[in-house]
Amino acid sequence: MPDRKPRADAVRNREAVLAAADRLFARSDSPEHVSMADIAAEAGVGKGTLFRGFGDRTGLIRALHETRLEPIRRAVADGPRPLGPGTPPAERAPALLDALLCFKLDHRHLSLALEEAGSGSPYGAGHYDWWHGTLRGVLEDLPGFGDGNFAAHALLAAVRADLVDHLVDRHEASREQLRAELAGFTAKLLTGSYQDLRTAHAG
Amino acid sequence: MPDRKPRADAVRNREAVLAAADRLFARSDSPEHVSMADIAAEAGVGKGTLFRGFGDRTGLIRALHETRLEPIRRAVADGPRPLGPGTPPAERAPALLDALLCFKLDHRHLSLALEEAGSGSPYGAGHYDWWHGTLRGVLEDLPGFGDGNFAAHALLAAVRADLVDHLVDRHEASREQLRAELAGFTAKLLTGSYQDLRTAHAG
DNA sequence: TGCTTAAGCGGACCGCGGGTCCGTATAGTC
DNA sequence: GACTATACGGACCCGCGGTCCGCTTAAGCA
Repeated sequence: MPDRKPRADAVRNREAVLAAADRLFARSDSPEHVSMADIAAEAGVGKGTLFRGFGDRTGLIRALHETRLEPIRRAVADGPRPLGPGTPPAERAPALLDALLCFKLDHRHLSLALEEAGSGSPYGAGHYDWWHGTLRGVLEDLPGFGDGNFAAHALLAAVRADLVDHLVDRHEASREQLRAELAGFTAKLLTGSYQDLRTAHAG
Repeated sequence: MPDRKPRADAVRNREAVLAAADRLFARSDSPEHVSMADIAAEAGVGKGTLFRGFGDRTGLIRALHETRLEPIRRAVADGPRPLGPGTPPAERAPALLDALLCFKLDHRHLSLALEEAGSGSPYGAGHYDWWHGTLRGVLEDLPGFGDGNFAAHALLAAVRADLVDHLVDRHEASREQLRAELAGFTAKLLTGSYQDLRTAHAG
């Protein structure tokens, strides 16, 4: 056990910083207008505290994202239907995408911040590989679907934060419309190659 | 005619700057490592010239992108099969996506630069609306496909520069593999809802 | 409760990059 | 050759991410 337990004020400050960042991102029109100095000021701490606690801007955003995403991650990893592992794949794939879309809708600015933080792209932000691996596995459990690698990438791309943000901001779609359209798109894709097999498989 | 013709040296410098930027982006590992000062130096002009001629960094990248994309745009607007308007939609939609993918493969760093320049996202970069409108129209010409708005967004998201870059850089896919996978994905999507109608329509 | 000490704090400071400004140079015109 | 609008270019400014180090304080001990 190389890590000793941290001091109480450090823990308090860490929470304060995460809360402050969440508030500022939610309030701002664009995450790039939220500077590290802003977050420090909002949290009532010095800039040094931010960088000591999180390494750099990306680290802070990742940490914040992680805490918010955790519930969904657990629900997918060992939760009940329709997200959990016991769900038949034809039902689980759309459910995963819907959950992810809802998350991005509920945390638009945070997701936006995360995707533009990871050195210019969301790939390699850690959670991406997890989502991709999970979705890919589910797709490939669909009999007759074949290789799900690219399809998983493409489906995840369809719910990227900036696209979602664009559609919502331009009033091209409301929350429910978006969910319906994503579901429709997914269905169109999945009913292509294994349609007959699916009805026998899904409950 | 409010615009008077520009001075000869201005035209020369404009070309020099575009050429220099193209070279530097192609050479660099990441477009964000190419500074405006770098481009000015490579072109043999002062920084002021860059900003006078293109407004800001985004303007420069957009201008460069525009010139490179022009041939494809023309081919789609009034070229021969399979990109041109005379093509049946079931053939044209995959062709459009393939052309766009190839463009992003051939101009990876430029496309990457463009997508991260447009205030954090490719939406509103001008060309996006054109691609989306075109693709959407083609999809909706497919009998029985229904609303193509979201599907067009999703398909375009599947060929976003950073995703393409990610897949190529990680050696997850070669150029031809990627093209094949995109074609497969598109086919899977299109053969979902209008399969029987298509065979009667396509040549 | 007072002492010790190391973990933690915070804001002055740095380097870099986008964008501006203005004195200077020159293409175009008569 | 003279005159002017146009363009040039690099010194300069500013804001931001990230660092550094002298000061503060929580935690353990007697």
